[in-house]
Amino acid sequence: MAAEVDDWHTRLRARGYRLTPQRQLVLEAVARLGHATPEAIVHEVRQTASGVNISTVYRTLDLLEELDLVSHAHLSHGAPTYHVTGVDPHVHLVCGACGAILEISPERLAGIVGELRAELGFTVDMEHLTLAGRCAECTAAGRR
Amino acid sequence: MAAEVDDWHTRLRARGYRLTPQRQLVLEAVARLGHATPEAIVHEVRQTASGVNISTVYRTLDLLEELDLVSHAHLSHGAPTYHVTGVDPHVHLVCGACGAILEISPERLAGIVGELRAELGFTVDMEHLTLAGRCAECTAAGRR
DNA sequence: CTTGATGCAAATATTTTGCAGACTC
DNA sequence: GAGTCTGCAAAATATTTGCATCAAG
Repeated sequence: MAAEVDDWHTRLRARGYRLTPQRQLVLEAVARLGHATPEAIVHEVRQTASGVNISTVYRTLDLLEELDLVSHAHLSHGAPTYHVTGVDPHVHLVCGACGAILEISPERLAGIVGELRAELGFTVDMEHLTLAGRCAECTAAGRR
Repeated sequence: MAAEVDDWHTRLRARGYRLTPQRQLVLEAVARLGHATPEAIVHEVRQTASGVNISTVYRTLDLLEELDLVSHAHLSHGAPTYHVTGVDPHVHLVCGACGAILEISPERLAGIVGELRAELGFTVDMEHLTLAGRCAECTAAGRR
């Protein structure tokens, strides 16, 4: 863990960026929350540092994403949710009728993902992937 | 085609909804444009009927989606794009670096989609599906 | 004529930006 | 000290809603 921390501090500086309390807090909040919207993240961060502004959170999430430390996915129609890249990777199945969220292993998509890379050179971003649809219950109930 | 038209007019009325010029124009605009944002749709509709309001377009798209006449997908971070359901079905591959959009046949995902239905009862909405990632060129160039 | 639909304006929700002062290195 | 970051306020973007009026059936 210490090595990883050093690593991102180093990469940050290597690009001319600075290490600030806000950046550390945002990354920690994302790690702690698992999946969270910018709104939820700023709320979590404010538990520790009440003055942090939402615009700083947006700017920081962009930065952390650029450094590949966090990724985002669109689980609902509203705000995106951010998560730490590479930790417990999974693909989301979101039910558009009841909002239920299931998770599956990215490996289940390895076949098609590999084909697309081999044939088209296209690399699918698994961290970003969300499959919308209907869960078993809502399918059975005929919900739309 | 005539039969299809009758069909949606009938289904509309069966639910207590009314057939209005705006609703017909929006559906025609979506069909004509292929993929379009609400903004682009209202622009297209106004070529014929200049007074149509954007809020009517939003309300109409929701309605047409409820009737399964149109679907939407999120190709970029901004506004969603609407298309006519079932016409030339395809899945989008969107490059997050350069914005390129490729299309593949939904059948290429038939395997995993079938598994998810069989095992979890989850029905993937192929019309909504977008695979984000990096196109061949951007992957080669190491773009993020 | 009854009730749903539309246009308009205002309210929401989300994200971005300009800028002066604060802080990292 | 130089130059990056942050907080704040305002702007920009995307979507929704209340309501008076209009129009489909």
